[in-house]
Amino acid sequence: MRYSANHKEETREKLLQSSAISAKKSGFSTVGVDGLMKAIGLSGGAFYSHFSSKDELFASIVERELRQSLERLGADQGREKLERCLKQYLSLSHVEHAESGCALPALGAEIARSDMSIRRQAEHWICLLQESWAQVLESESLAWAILSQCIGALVMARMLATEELQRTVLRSSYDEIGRQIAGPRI
Amino acid sequence: MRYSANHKEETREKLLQSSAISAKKSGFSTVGVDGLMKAIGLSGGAFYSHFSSKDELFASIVERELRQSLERLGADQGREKLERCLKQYLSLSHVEHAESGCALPALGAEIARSDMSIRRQAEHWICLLQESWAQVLESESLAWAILSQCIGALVMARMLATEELQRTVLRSSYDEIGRQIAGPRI
DNA sequence: GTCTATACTACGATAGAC
DNA sequence: GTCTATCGTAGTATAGAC
Repeated sequence: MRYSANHKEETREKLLQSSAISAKKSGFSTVGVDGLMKAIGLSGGAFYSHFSSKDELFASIVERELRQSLERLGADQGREKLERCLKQYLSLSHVEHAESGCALPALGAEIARSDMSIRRQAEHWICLLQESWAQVLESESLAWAILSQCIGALVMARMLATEELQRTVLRSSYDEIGRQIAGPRI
Repeated sequence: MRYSANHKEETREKLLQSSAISAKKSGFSTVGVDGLMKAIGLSGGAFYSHFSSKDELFASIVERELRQSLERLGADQGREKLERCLKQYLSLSHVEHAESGCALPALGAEIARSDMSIRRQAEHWICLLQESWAQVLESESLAWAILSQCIGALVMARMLATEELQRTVLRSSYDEIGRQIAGPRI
């Protein structure tokens, strides 16, 4: 072969990373194969040496993103880590930079509309994340509720037009989650 | 004119309703003008007698949907109404029928990527909704947090592959919101 | 593995007949 | 207001040269 042994792997990885950014920023369905390849300096035709279809790329993006989310947000290291994660997740910077943020608020609706195999992948990683939080919070229910609230707060904040209101939404969720964690459990 | 006085208005209304269903089900960007018009029995070319562009249609859909959401979810009638809304919102039926459900979980990411004028529209109606809930809950912060959690729970549940897990997510948010409402406020 | 070229379909939008 | 026809572009995917 005219290319080094791991050249393909490197190109594939670059494509995955670049495409994930484009998808989270502009939506996966709105960016074309040609644009995705041009973004890493290649032509559209070369795409199919790495993925058999655009949908297969999406499946790989989802898997890669959610595995990264688990690494970043997994709260195994205890309650301090969890609170740091919450602060970072519910930050204005996260609202404004969807391209480098969590895939769940940015691609949630598109994942929901995907076929079963992608949703199974998503479920796998989401469950690991929930279990990790449930261990720290000592509540399955609270872990699901807080995860949902974090996603919702970002979707909500990103819809709003004014930065002050975005801050209010983020702060509200952060404060109320704080009360839920601190408050007495039944 | 060859058509009755309110024929245009009726057609426009039919188009808005049908397009909102398509958008919530499949995403607005993935459905074409031709498909939207065929869905109400008209040809693609007739679209531009009602809207000057596809984006203008999206703006009208967002306004219409969020006005309806305020009508349905506005909690002015007191705490009982709010609890009924929560039960209905956080139901499996709502998860499974995005096309007839709330636009915020289904179109949130696309609204977030829209231009400022659409986000201002969204902000307007979302604020009215939040104010309505804040009045009943007697807390601005809790109103924002619960609204966010409802949206997030639906995005989350719709990503999951198994119905049982979807139920768990919905039930968790419902239960935790119940505790937040019942619990002592600082 | 990547390139150019291309087939085929779909898109948003416009023009002119009725 | 709606139709058919069409323009120009962009989409996914494939074929063959290098």
